[in-house]
Amino acid sequence: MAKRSGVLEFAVLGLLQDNPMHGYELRKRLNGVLGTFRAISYGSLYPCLKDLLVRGYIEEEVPITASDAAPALSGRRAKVVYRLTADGKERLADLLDDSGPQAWEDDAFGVRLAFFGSTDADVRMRILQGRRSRLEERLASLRGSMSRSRERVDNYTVQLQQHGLDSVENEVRWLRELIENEETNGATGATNYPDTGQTARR
Amino acid sequence: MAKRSGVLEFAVLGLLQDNPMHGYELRKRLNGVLGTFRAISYGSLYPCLKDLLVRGYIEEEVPITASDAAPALSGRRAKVVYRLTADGKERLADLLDDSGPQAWEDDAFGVRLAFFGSTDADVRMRILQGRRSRLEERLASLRGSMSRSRERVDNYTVQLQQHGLDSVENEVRWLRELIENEETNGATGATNYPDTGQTARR
DNA sequence: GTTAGCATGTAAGGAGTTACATGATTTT
DNA sequence: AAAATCATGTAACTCCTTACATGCTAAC
Repeated sequence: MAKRSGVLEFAVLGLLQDNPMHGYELRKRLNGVLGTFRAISYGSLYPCLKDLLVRGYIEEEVPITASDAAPALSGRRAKVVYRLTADGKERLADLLDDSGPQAWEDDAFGVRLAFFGSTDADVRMRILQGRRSRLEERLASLRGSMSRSRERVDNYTVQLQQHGLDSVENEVRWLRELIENEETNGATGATNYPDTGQTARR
Repeated sequence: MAKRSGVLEFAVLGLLQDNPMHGYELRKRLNGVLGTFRAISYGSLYPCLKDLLVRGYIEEEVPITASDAAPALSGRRAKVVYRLTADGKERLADLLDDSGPQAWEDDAFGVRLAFFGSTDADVRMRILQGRRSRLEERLASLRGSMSRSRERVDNYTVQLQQHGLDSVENEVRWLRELIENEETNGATGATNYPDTGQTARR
């Protein structure tokens, strides 16, 4: 029973922290968090939940919640609500604190950002800056290979490369704004959550 | 011995059409073709080559090419140059003619574009248009989910969604230019290869 | 009363990666 | 003669998807 992946685990723990859910709903929310077009299938989600269960990070909440009488006596199944355990909260906290290089890779970065609301301000900054320099490198290598291959490639390839370059430049601009924003009203955390005054700081 | 994937097979055939190569060099070129940051590993490349070999699409060219004397007599190995067979050329032609839905999915589209130079004008147009409407749908669903979730989400999530939206809008603009370009000087095919009149517009 | 959507799961397989194992050739 | 880089390959494993199997519950 293997490592069950960083990103999915992270996203599941993060979503379950906000509110307990069953798998079906979790899956829908996951799409929002993992970039809207990376729909996770039940074939990955349920095994992941099982794994988190045996590792003790989540627990099943058997819902005998006031209403919902007549539990069918024998062999009840289905509608399992999952909830973080204390260990799970700790685990998530550890993950949220991690600002290492994996945090700014393509795969992970989006998910990390989605949970910035519960991430410390200094960790946020390190991740944003790491991401920016990652993209800066990419830009350099992209420009390099473009000027190196000039005159040797198909016009369509040039277009493709140019569009790739533009996209990365775009993300860098976006990041710069985010970073600037953090610097300006950084310590307050007042940017998160419209109504309540949720200060990050865990 | 399974299907060995669309995209990689396509890219390999496409590159080998231009000029025969051995695996090592193929791999380097692949990175250029598959988006510069999706480096393929030998662990996928060599099995793919083996598969194409048994399917008869490529053949090994044992290089006893004039120079390179003293073949070490027994058990020579290494430096295998691969080359398309007649079947392989046919296969590639079929793949290049395919303008079906898979051609405008995220994964395949980039590679398709990289080989537009050897793709028929009408197929090119269908793919570009298919891609555009694919993105147009995405845009609609993205806008929908954004207005639906207003006020319920983290400010960082809003930023993320906004950036996602911007990126897709950007790609749509880029596509529109490409399509316009095809319409203008479409039939000629003279658009490929730089030194001739680059109509890029950007 | 039947369709649609909610809900949970498993088995098989696809598409790749990492780490290893090996050796030839070129550069310093 | 050591280091770099060219070159080929395999085994094990990761992470995910598809397709299937199952059944509940609400709406029409």
